[in-house]
Amino acid sequence: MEGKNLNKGYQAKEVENRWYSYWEEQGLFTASEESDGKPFSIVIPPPNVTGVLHMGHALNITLQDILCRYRRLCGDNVLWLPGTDHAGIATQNVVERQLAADGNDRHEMGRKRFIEAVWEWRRKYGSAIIRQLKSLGASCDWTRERFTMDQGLSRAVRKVFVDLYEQGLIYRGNYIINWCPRCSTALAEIEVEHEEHGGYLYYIRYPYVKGEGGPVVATTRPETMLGDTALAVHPEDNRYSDISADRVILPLIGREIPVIRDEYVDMEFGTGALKITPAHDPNDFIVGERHGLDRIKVIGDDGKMTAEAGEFVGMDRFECREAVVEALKEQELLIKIEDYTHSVGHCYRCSTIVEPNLSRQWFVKTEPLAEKAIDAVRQSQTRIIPEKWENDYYNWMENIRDWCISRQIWWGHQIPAWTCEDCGELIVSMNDPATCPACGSANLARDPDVLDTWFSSALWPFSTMGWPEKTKLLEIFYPTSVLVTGFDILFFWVARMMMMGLHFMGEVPFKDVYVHALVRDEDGRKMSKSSGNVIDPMDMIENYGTDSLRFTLAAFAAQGRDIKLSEKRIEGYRHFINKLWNAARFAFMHITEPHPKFEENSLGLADRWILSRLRRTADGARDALDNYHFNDGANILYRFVWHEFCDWYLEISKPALYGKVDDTAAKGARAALWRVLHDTLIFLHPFIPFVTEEIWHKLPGTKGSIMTAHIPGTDIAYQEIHIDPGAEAQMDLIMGVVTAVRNIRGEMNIPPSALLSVLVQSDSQDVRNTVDRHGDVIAALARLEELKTEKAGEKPGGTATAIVGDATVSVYLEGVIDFSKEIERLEKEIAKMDKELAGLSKKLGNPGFLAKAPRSVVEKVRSQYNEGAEKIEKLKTNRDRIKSLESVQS
RNA sequence: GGGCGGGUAGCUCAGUUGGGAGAGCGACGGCCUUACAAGCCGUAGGUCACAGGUUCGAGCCCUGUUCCGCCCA
Repeated sequence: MEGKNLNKGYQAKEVENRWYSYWEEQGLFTASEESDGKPFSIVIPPPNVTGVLHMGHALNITLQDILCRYRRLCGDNVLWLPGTDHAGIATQNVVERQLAADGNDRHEMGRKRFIEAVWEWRRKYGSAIIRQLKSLGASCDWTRERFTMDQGLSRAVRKVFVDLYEQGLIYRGNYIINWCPRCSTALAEIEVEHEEHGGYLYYIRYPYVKGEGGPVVATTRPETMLGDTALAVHPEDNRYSDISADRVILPLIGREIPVIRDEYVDMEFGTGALKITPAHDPNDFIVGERHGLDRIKVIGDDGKMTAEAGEFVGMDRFECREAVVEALKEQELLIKIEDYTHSVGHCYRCSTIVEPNLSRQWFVKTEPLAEKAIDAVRQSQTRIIPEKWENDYYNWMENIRDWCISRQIWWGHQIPAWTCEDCGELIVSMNDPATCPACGSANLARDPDVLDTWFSSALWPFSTMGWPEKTKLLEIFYPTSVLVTGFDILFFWVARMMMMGLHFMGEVPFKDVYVHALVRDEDGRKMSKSSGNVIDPMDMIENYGTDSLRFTLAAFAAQGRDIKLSEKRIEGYRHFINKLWNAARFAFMHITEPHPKFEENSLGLADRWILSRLRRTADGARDALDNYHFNDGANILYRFVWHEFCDWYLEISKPALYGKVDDTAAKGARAALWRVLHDTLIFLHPFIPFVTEEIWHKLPGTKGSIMTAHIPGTDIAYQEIHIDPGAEAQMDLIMGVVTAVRNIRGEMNIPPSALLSVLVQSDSQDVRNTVDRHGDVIAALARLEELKTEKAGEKPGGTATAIVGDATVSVYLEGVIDFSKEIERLEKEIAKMDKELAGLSKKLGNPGFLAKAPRSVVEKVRSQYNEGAEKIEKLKTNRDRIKSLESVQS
């Protein structure tokens, strides 16, 4: 008996170390290009190559792994395609910092050597996160691992760029973009995080060129005034309708600028007059374009003031703000300063305040792409789950702005564009051009910029499968079945994959998008290094085991709600793993032959009951997993294993298993035990792969990995297991009697060691038969020395009583009964029933209810009332009897 | 300012077309009963945020109020 070798407590670490490499060696994660199984595919949201695994990844990976393992057990041909992205800005920052520590600077090294250094860094550290994914148990197809900077993917990126350019969907131009002075690169709109800042609103007077005074404008960023090229008021603002002069003098600079009238101006805000800085504000840029205004750039890409800023040249932008305010004060042009809270943009990579800046960049014209992406969701070619995210998706897509894709860094896909230094021709090409097609010059300069990392990530679902080649992989697995991701990258990534997938593949990239929650700390705060509240998944794996962590995450992964995680919860679910382990340990003491055959007539009541419950659990678990209700699936299984299988079934079947009944009973119990454990392991495997694999290998009659098993419901054996309402009803009675006795024992302070005598009275022959036939079970569980049944009639004295269905359960407490305690107990029960009955009787006394409610509901309430009334009658009779006994005794 | 989500037991949360308020953890009481003390048995605890409305009937649908969180501008 192998079971004897199982440790008393489950040792997660020791077990987990063994199985992952076994699975990999057996090739169980590898998708097949020949299989006729139903394809099921997921592409992993590629973690940042500089990243370390955090709880968000752990959740994301766990959910994907649950789906993939579940689908494999269903017989599907599963491809879970893993990889990492090159994280342009983040990686460059990391490597630059490291070089700086050694006293090196990328500008001194030059581009080529720097890129080599990044590759070197990736070789050294880039696989850290992959190792962590593996320790989570992720069943990815590592033979197909991809990296966004790989040759194949780079080719896809280049082709997409060239195609979009030729189709007029990529253009280059001078616009206001968000500039991060620290990363010294442009950012897309979405890469800017807005935060409320306490600042000031400065009121500045712009004197008229002719005459006294001048309009006052309010601004939060006085330093940008140096680049003002107009002052704007609303055309209908009569405060300014009588302005005779149409020109004002820009203070500090002395430039004459026009007063323009534009409906963009908000009359309610400040003084109703607005300074216009086309080179440093996106809205001003548009106004400026409308009025043909100059664009004067006063803040440089390094965050310092340019020569256009006059005396302020070379100053840092924030220093300059102070200096401008001082200078205005001196000239008495600063009217007042008010406290003002406004939102300020920060770089999502380094948190530096971004600068809206005029700059020449490459853009994707998103509108035509977005239209198709919107339609695809509207027509349910892609479902977003939970559905509420669809609104956010539409909202973002409908208000999408052109996507700035060029970045002024070195690490990434360099833009395949060249400018002829002789004739100025712009060349965009799949192959590096040698000469200018316009003038034949060989004097070509390649655009130094690289593409936004998200540009390559947007192609991930098809570039990873070999596009632009027509591969078998694409044919089988595209569109992917589902994308599992957090909502934080819904726009960054999901929306863009939708656009690119539809445009280049003509098909959506995924049929479902499952958007999961954010993992927060136990107080609901975002986990962050700075607040010191991160729970490191690797620590949790070390301390509690991977299965515990996974099960915890799954059990809390309710749709649409964030997960508040604490170490205590993980510790709690470790108990479940241990419980399962010990149940298996027990089972192995009794299961000695492989796959005991079912013989319907050898099955006892408890066997039929647990199989019936198994069937319900199986149906529930399948339904939950089919619909991304991970928490339901986990909880259904948890409850079944612990509270039905362990708490009741194992206890009930002990006499049979220990051979205290007869051979038939033992045989039936062994068959049921084997089947329940076998099926439960399969259902639990997607959630807790390690412990289930370990137990599986010890379970007689199994071959190979549990990963190759078939989930019950897809094979014939499942038909053996059916819902048995009769068995469930009988077990309800038996469990009711046991619970009633235990309750009395507890409330009356009778030690568990004391054996009791019980009388069950009922007018129902069925009830008496059931109790008689399973008296040994009841006696064992309730610790009885005697159990009798009889027709309802005179109640014996000196007993404590409880009502179970239509039966009265009397526990003999001759001599030891505490009358007042028993009366108190019954009164409590009566009060509880009274409350319940009151509600029911109110319903039945309502003519509207009787007339309008469905008949089935009325019938249900009526029978509930009758049962309740009967029960309360019995309780009262018993109470009165005890009362009279009490008075006799005293 | 616009949009979305949430407020259910001490804590964390389920509650899927409106029909007798649930779980886990914690608390309390009792148990070393031969798989498991990482365990077993039992008990207590809720005006379902507040105010209206629809309905025979509302935790669930509608309106308003309030508090918290998120996204967008």
